[in-house]
Amino acid sequence: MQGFTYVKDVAKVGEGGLVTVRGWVYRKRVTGGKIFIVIRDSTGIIQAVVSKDNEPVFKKAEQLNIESSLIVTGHVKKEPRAPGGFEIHVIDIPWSFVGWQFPINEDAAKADSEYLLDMRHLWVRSRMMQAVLKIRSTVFGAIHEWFRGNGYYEVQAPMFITSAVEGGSTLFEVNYFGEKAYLTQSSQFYLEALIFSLEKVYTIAPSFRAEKSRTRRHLTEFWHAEAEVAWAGLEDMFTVTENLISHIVKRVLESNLDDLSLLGRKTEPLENVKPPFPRITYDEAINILNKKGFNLKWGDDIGADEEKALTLEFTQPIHLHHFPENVKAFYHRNDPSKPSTTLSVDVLAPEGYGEVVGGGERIYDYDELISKIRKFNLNPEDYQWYVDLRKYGSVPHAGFGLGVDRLVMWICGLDHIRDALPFPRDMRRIKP
RNA sequence: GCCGCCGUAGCUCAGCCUGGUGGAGCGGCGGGCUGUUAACCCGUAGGUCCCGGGUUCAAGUCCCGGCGGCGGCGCCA
Repeated sequence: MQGFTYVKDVAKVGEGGLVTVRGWVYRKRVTGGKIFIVIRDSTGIIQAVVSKDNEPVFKKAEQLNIESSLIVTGHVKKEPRAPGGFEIHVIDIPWSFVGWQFPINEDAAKADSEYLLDMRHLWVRSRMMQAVLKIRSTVFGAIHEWFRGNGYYEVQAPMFITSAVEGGSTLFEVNYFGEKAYLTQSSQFYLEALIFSLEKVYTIAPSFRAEKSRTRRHLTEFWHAEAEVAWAGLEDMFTVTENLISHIVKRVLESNLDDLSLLGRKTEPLENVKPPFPRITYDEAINILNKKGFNLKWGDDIGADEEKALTLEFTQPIHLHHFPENVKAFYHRNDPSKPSTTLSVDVLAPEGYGEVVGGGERIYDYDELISKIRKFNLNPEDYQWYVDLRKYGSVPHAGFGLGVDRLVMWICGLDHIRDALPFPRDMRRIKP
């Protein structure tokens, strides 16, 4: 479309310029002889002024309500009283669509209520959601950019699967033409198959988990950025994840300062994010936490409270590695020099946000994998093709999964993961 | 699976403890105002007080049961 100006560009047109802007009514204030309409588009907000002297247009403007759509033509005026310093003196409203009464008002918006989740199809228009969605877009773009810039191939794995990656109890069952199938919990196993073809692969896809989790960090459908690398080990995962995350944060700081500011997000914690990240072993973490008053025994998992306390000790994301065998899934390779631990790593986001990445070395030896599966009381037959990979030219390899929604949540400084994506799915919500 | 909380106008909530004519703000509608900033001022409409039962002269309020919803833990990304 030609001849239209985005709101953010109106100021650039400058005093006296003629512009036509398309958008929606964000605020409307009527003061007798003048109507002030704050117009919102995808780029920002600007005030338009309609004077009563312009009778037919004034009548049209009177009809508009919140979130009505409109096109206005007018002259740009420098005006210190207007938000943003510029406003549009309206000559004409060549098109408008008067909406029904918009069901979201300031009270509801302030309350951060369940109502806003019911109204999510409309609430995505809010400036807060706009800011988050723009940052999210930067994040996804930066992930692709980093992987492609570092020699990875993007691959796609199926969403319909028949065997579990994580625990079987968290699978969503689907009726697949009369056969039992499930929605995937992770693309990891397929990525492991693909490294024998492409060596370095990544994917960004949804993962589904039927966890009955009612927390601010869990979704039943989340966006998972996963990578798998042949000939790689734990050390490589440290550098890959810290470089990837640093790159994403850098891109957001370059592209989304206005959005971060609108969200009230302080940028200092993000500016600290540079490789290398501190590396803490599980054993060290237990010591640090017990000194802080926790009472953890070796072999205990590090829970939400512990994770939070640990991240508050650092200003950077941290690498937490060498978890005990029993707290990590069967496919993690045990450390030959300390077999009770695994060559595993989690990345914990700072400021109490906690785990955003889980990964490490995978078992590449056939017999080792079979015995580990049995040790976890699982049936090797359920993992037939995954085990099969270890028969034909197996190689040491490592990989990880990044919870993109969790990363966005932390970067945006949000209280709840469901605000990190437009249409969240959790245990109790599948609409809108 | 475990712990805690809530249900009153379109929205956000007060009223419940200590039973006695259902309220406020925002939003809607009508009117006023020629520089508003979540505009303001005046007026006005709007209710299955979640449902059922009980106690009582009288229940939004007290008791019992049910339904619906929310927050957190565990698990994980």
